[in-house]
Amino acid sequence: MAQDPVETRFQLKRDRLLKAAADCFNKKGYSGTSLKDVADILNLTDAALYYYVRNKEELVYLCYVRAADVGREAMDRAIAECDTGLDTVLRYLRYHVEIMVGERGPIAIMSEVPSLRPQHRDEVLELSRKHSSNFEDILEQGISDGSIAKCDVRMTGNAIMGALNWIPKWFHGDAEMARKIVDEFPRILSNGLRN
Amino acid sequence: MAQDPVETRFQLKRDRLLKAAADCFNKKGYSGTSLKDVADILNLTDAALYYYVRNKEELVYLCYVRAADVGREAMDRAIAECDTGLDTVLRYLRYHVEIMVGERGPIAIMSEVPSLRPQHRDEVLELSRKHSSNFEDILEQGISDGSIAKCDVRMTGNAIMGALNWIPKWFHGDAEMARKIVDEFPRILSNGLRN
DNA sequence: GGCTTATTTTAATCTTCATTAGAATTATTG
DNA sequence: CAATAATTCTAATGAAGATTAAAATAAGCC
Repeated sequence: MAQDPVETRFQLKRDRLLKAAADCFNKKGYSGTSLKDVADILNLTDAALYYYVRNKEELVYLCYVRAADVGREAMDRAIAECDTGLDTVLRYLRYHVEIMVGERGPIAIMSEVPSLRPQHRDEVLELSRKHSSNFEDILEQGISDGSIAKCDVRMTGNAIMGALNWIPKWFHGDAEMARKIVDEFPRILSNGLRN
Repeated sequence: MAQDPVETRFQLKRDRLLKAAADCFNKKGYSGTSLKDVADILNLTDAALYYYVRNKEELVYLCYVRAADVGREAMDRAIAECDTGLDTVLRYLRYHVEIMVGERGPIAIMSEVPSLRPQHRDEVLELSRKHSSNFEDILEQGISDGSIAKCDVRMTGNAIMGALNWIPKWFHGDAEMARKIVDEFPRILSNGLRN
């Protein structure tokens, strides 16, 4: 039977590595996870990981780039499919949450950006800044088109992103809970608490 | 002039140590901050910190206990002063945010709970679990008294706590911004985005 | 001023992992 | 099957930084 070309097999394995690492970082904290912990999940020795990444710093960096990709992808899809600002926000949230709690997850919480090497740190920060900025643009658009109530888009963006970014802290792969998150998060943030 | 008793002077200095540590952890990440970094802020050597804490693990632990205290205090005050569930939630949020961005801050983000020693970890997790549970009770109460719309209190609690816990990630001591957070956060979470 | 306690420093030491080099194994391809 | 490339392992090495012990300084007290 035909095998995958070497190139993609490498990519696939590396992606599994990144997911294993993200899972460890989220569950055990950064300082609490050694390369051996990550390697154990993949049934490899710690040394074998160096075939896929240059060093631990790069492993973290790649986890964060992956996290940023996921966010961007969710946002792009939402923008392409929706008209009003509110709809876009809600669908973006839904997509982003779906990815985080689904097959593509877990996504690493960006807790250790400051300890990346300067070049990687700047790159990740730039991705993150751009994402926030895009999100604020959507909020602005919603205010313009009347779908979203007047608000400080900076603060609102920070609040919503915080709620989103915190999910991996308390969600650990329960399908029932995953459904609830996807259902409730957009609703809560759209309607607020008030009756 | 009369000096403070030794006991309290020690407490005060240790509290300054905890704040310095929290600041470092939030800004540089856990793995990115050495004891020397913390000591530098206090104009001490790293070794001197061992006069105040048994080791780095205990330093982190105490930061987290302090964070839990702050949350509990804000909640207790809110409960004592408010009638409806909604009012209690909003005032709690306000108090908690005020403390985080004010003199008592910064408060350490709980990113490294899993790497605490089992006893400390369990204790911190228990505090955190209890706080969440209390918050959910307030939400339930709000639903009962009609001030809060029906919702999944678990998810809603997680969402709001996430937004709150994430604040130290992006707020770094700007007074103008501090005011905005205190003003906007309760409003956003109370009314939602919808116009 | 001397005595005692509190605080901080200096100068090692010790540990934990990340990292590397090179050998061994497994897969792929002609 | 032979040859080459792709993966993984074993066994050191190394470095950062936490920790310790003992000495030095500073503060409070009789």
